[in-house]
Amino acid sequence: MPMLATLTSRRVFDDRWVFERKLDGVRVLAAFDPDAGVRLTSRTGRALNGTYPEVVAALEQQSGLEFTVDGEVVALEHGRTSFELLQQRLGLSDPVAALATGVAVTYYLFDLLSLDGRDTTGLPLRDRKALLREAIDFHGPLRYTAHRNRGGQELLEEACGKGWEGLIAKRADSRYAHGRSTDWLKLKCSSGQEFVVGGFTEPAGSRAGFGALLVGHYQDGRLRYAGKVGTGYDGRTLTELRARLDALRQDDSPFADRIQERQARWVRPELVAQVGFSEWTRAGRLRHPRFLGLRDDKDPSRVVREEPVPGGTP
DNA sequence: TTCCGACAGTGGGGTCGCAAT
DNA sequence: ATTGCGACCCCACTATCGGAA
Repeated sequence: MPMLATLTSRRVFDDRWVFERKLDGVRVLAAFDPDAGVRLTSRTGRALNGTYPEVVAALEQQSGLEFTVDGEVVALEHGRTSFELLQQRLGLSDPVAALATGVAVTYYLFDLLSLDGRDTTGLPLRDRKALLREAIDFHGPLRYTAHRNRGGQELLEEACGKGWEGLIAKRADSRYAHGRSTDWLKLKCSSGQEFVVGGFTEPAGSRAGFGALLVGHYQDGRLRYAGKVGTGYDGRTLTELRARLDALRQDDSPFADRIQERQARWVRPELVAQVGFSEWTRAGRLRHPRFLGLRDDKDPSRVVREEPVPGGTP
């Protein structure tokens, strides 16, 4: 289990923290043993050698010393990490099929867990990074993850302006801990806008009120579907909003797009919700959507897709 | 007493693989 | 051939509970 960062809204840091680019890919631990060779594993412990054969090959060409490293496998597109592009390789376990996708991957290394048979997880982060930089010959798909020693609000704004996903702040003197830790903090760039509520889904299990809102925006006079928003509500909001939705029920979908959703309930498109999300997908859906509140001050017919400033806001 | 961390439970987009239709 | 579903990846968020502060 790798060390995991905790999401935070904190933006003020002193010089005991270092900052790395937040990479939008998949977490991969890599172990090399002169006898057993390279072993790539996912966050949940699954074997990934067949998925990223070029990474295995590059790690096999190292000095011959035992090592365990931690990093993120990403697919780069115009200098930005693209999770959607990487997804074409995620489920593949056959190395031939993986390479045949044509999706090139890069393995950004940012930590060292062992070297030459010695456990390095008890060393401070700066020391581990220094050892990592010397131990690995960074070539081909292998890259060292740069970090900066100062940061906070300004650095995050800079990162978001470049279209990055955000930053990871790490305690410079912390040791490597397996699992979730507050010594590593996730600072995300995010965006949000208003959407028209055109329907909802029924709740499941112990859920009250409804499952998710079906939301959209207008384009050329038609209501285009943008996806479901199923989190961000407290119990009271779920029940109160359900009552308002029931009062707006209608038989037909208000959306211009066909929606693959059995059991969808439709409403007159009169409610406007503020929704936070990380980005638009290629299919025009919201990634990582969450409900932020209703906007009673907004005319639903004026809700359109906003093409925001590059990178959004921190 | 209050706060924090960990966990369970609900919800999202997207892809692959396989079974059912 | 198409559809549905679960398993993985990436996640956000709320509610709850027990222990730390």
